[in-house]
Amino acid sequence: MAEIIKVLKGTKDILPQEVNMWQLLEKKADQVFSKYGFKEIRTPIIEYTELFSRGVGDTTDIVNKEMYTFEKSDRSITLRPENTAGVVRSYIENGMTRLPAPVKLWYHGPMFRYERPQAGRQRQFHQVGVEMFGVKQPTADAEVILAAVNYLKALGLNDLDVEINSLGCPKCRNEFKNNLKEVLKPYFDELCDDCKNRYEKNPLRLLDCKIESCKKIFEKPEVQEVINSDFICDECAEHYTELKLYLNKMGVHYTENKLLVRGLDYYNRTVFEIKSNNLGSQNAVCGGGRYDSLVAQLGGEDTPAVGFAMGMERLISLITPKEPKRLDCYIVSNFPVDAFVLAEELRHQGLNVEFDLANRKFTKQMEKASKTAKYAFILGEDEILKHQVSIKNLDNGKQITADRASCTKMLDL
RNA sequence: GCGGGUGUCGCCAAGUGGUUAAGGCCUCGGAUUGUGGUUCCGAUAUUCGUGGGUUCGACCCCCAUCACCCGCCCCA
Repeated sequence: MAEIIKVLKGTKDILPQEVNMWQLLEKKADQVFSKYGFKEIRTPIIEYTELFSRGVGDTTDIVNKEMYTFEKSDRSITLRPENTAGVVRSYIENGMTRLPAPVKLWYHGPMFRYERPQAGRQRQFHQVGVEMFGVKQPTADAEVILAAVNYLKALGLNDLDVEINSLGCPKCRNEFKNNLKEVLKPYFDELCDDCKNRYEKNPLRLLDCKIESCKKIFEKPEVQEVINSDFICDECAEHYTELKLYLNKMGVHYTENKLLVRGLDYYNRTVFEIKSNNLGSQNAVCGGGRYDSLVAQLGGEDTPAVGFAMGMERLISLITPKEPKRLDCYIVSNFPVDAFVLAEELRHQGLNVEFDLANRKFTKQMEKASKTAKYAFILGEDEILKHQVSIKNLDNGKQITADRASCTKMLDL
């Protein structure tokens, strides 16, 4: 036998028995996001590499070491590692800046990151998300968060933790970064290697280090003072306060997490995450925030925006699986031509129908029917002559004989 | 990139140095040649991820290699 070819590391087949879960996620997304006026958009899976290095930020790990990039006709092309940059590109390119604000878009689809796979993390994974353009007021942030929460509720996920924080604007955030670096400077040598790295690259990330020795340093009074200082400027603070007001009013339960920092460069002001404690260490199902400078950064008119993305695999692992659909009827007959004709008749009437293509024994066909269908349609010599069909309810064993023309009316489907 | 774990049939597994590698599920066939889902009988791994080595003898011990899983980093 020839050698078996296997799926790539970090990729997975979505098999027939789980496809209905994916369809559910997509259907609910359409239902819920439509209520908020979001329209679905589908952008290409490949984009120019520059879109991500400029959009997501080339200091991020995602762009730095996790992209699937290849050259074609002298252009560098990348499999999208996330979809905000792509949606923003499309927004600009298709002149959506001229559409009346807000422009609300949602999407779902595969993303690609070259990482070591583990629980809740694959190299090809799927995200569903929304992006809203053109509103700087915190109502937009609140509506986006509400859409996320209600989507999760629609999936039966009620008990997830919503965490929010404000990163401020670039100006006040930089001030905070500098203060933080300043106060930690004396302890630099005591930090773990990861933290030393973060100290330079992204000081905000320092704060959620899990190493005890680092935690101890962060607990020192002078460090705590900086962490807890309301570094954000008046405008940012007002935005944040208003957001919380809306969330309270809408009954969204959230916790404020000063240590919540998102990894992508483009976020400012509002950031949020929704977490579950049933997911192992990759516990975030949803991450998002405001990115007011991204549209301009990618060459569009200065446009405020806010959005989120959810990991669909992570969602699915939290949802209780649905029973697969049963066939409406299975035709049991030793007359394949007549069985085939009847099957087509019934299919045209909207039923899901199968019959035995291999013409096996009657009892085998019956067995197959009972395992896969609600009704067995029995088509023997008598029935064919009288233009009838015997219908057996496989749950209760009751059987009737009916005219072919009206037989489906006898069903209670 | 770093750390830990696991690989025996399509799936779940027992076996941890001694002739033919348990068992269960699924699949297929038969009992039952026009009435199932229950039951009963039968079939399906010359081979234990792969390649070497040790041994009279290896699924079992050693080395290497590959694959997958879990954790760190990072993220959804």
